[in-house]
Amino acid sequence: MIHYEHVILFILAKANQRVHGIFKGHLQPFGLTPLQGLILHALYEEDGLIAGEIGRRLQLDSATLSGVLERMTEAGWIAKQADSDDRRLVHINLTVKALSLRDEFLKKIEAVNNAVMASFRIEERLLLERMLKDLK
Amino acid sequence: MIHYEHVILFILAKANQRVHGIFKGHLQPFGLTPLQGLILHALYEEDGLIAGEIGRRLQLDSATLSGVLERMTEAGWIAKQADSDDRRLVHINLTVKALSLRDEFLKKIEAVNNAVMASFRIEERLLLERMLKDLK
DNA sequence: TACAATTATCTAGTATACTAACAATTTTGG
DNA sequence: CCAAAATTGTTAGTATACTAGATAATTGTA
Repeated sequence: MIHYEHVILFILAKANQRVHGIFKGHLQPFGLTPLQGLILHALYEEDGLIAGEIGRRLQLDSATLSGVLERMTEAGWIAKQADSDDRRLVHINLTVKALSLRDEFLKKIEAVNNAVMASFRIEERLLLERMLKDLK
Repeated sequence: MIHYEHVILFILAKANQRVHGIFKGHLQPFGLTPLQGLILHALYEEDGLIAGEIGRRLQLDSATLSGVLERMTEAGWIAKQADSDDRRLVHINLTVKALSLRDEFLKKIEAVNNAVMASFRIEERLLLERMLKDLK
């Protein structure tokens, strides 16, 4: 019979736990949680996204997103603005605070990512990425 | 600058989300959550473990473990028993219900694991396991 | 136009996971 | 021997993540 240490559920959950914890530690000085960091990252790539579009790109449940966006608004990273044509839509805009920390944030993310992936060469990193996407 | 799609935090979290969801679906008929399944799995390998030892083996926080063990007790999978020598210790014993479902459970876990890993050969599975353990 | 179907977002409730603080017990060191 | 330290486990509070369902706005159709 298979041992729990070799069940992908376990292996993956623990790897995720570790990596999440590492990013958590490095994002704490910004006052950001890892998920908030990812949302910020997506908005740095394209400001003013609709809430639902952020959810699609980051594969986030709408229920999860609501709470995170609310906390990021309170923390002064983003501001919500209703769309003038379709008032169901909520645009998420970066604040001046967020824009001023853009370079520092992106540099930090890249550094942490490199640290976590330090033991792998470029080809191995791509292989890992491909394998993780093939899990389903 | 790095894109969020290539940040290991994102890739790993989404792979974990998918695999967690798959196991969740297949364990639902048992009335088990994925984490409860892992704890049960560990107890099938060694019954009567101390709560703290389960936490060490599964790398679980004691706070997380307390709640899960309480729910598993309520659901009739386990029973707690204080150690007679050291009353701080709590032994976790499997119930008759748990023992009677052992084979069915383990067979299901192995099948789901194989399904999730279906696109990989044995060497690739070992490689993925090694890479995930090297993330730190 | 009226009304049903669709879409976008949010709320409520449950389950991990963490930090911090606490209670109970046992061990240790003077 | 006994006070301080260490260990085990629990509780409280916060942040994802899911399901289910509610709400509000828009679109499609008869």
